[in-house]
Amino acid sequence: MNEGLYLRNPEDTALGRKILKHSVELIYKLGFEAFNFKKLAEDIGSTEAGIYRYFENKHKLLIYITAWYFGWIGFQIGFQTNNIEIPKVKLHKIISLLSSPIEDDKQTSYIDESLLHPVIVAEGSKAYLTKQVEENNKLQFFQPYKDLCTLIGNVILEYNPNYKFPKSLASTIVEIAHFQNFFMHNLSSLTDFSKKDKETEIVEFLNDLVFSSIDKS
Amino acid sequence: MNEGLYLRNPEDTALGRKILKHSVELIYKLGFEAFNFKKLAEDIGSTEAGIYRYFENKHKLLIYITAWYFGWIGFQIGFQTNNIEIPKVKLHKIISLLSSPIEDDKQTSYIDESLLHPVIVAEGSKAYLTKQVEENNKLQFFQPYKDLCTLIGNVILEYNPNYKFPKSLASTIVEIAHFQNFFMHNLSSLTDFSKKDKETEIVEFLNDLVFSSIDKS
DNA sequence: TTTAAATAGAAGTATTACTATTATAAAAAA
DNA sequence: TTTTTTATAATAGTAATACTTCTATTTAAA
Repeated sequence: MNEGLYLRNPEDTALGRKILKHSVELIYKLGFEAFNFKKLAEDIGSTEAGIYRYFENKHKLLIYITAWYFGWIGFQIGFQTNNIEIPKVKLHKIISLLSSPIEDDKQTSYIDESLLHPVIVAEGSKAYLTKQVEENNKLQFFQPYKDLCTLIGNVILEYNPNYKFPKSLASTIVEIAHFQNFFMHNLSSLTDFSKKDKETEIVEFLNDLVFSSIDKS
Repeated sequence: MNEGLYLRNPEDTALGRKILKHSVELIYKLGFEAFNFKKLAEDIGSTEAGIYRYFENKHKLLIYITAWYFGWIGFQIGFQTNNIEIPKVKLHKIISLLSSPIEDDKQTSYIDESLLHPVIVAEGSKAYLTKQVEENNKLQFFQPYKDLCTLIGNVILEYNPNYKFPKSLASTIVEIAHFQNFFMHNLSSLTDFSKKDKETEIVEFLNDLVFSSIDKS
């Protein structure tokens, strides 16, 4: 994790890991706007000042969580496509991992990925939709997101070296996987999917969209 | 405009129109997080309390501005595709209108559309990415966005009645037009476009993406 | 066992979000 | 033209949020 994101590494201490765990839970519960360090401290059984020793402010914490998510998803993709040779199958796997609510990874006891996914879906874009993007980008706060898109872009080029927009298609896959999920749950008239269809429908839509364009070119 | 969005109709009075004009300018300049009613009041030469007579809070104002944008874009699309019969040409026009920075519409003296577009690109999603989406949706605050997507979805079905995901593709077009614009200006490694290419490249990408999938099905 | 580091507890400041009150100016009605 | 209504500006104030500082206490490392 990028050191500029925190004041003291939260993964190093029990309190730090509690901050990560409970912030995901509390953002999930309250939404990012209503979430604050006072409520987080109460939830943890610690103090506001204690949390400020780890994170400068709640926005840095959101960027941290987002970066953590993309790092973790990147790892999952690397792991689960490790022995896959065929780019088409790889892309299918990637789309599926980005679209589906994720089961809790027992390896990371301090973050519940099944809550992290909806949190990223609803709040993730707020990490970079700010006036400080450029500055934060220079500090490489969005590196895990960018690395993931580079990886996806490379798989796209493996599949079809002539496709003209690999980077844009990569970021489109990530954003649309998340946005269609949000729409499905909250603004259903903006999608063709119902909640009970679950995320398999989003996967179908994205596969259709992606392979139509990269098959053609 | 939906009456639930304001306390007093801002289009009716000089102060109200000033609020709209200056809020777009100030959100453009400061970003939505740093924007507040105190700064807006100073900018206008009025008072905080004066603005609260029009809008309950800054989030309602953001929803108002977003709804205004989608209403206006919907009108522009209706107007500019009015005499176009061929769905393909219509879709091209829609994609182009959503992707490109818009020239100031002289008809609406109180809002500068050339500033409104970047404001919506950077802040628009925050209007619905909240815990109150469902509630706000019930009050039909997002109707203009939904109407626009319905319109686009219908053009897609006109073009190809067999295409399976018209609604999702419609919202994808809108979101991606905006997000690729944001990435191009702020996180350029997530796109294949450079700032100097301008938005014609986004149009090319979206046309390729959209027509590949709806041609195929 | 000593020392250093981390935490809880408490208090305090600056800013933000929002409300209430009153005086005045402008517009509409009489 | 005068009266009445309505909108606005000016001022003040409250509650919550964001963030800081200090100290006593606990925990962990040397």
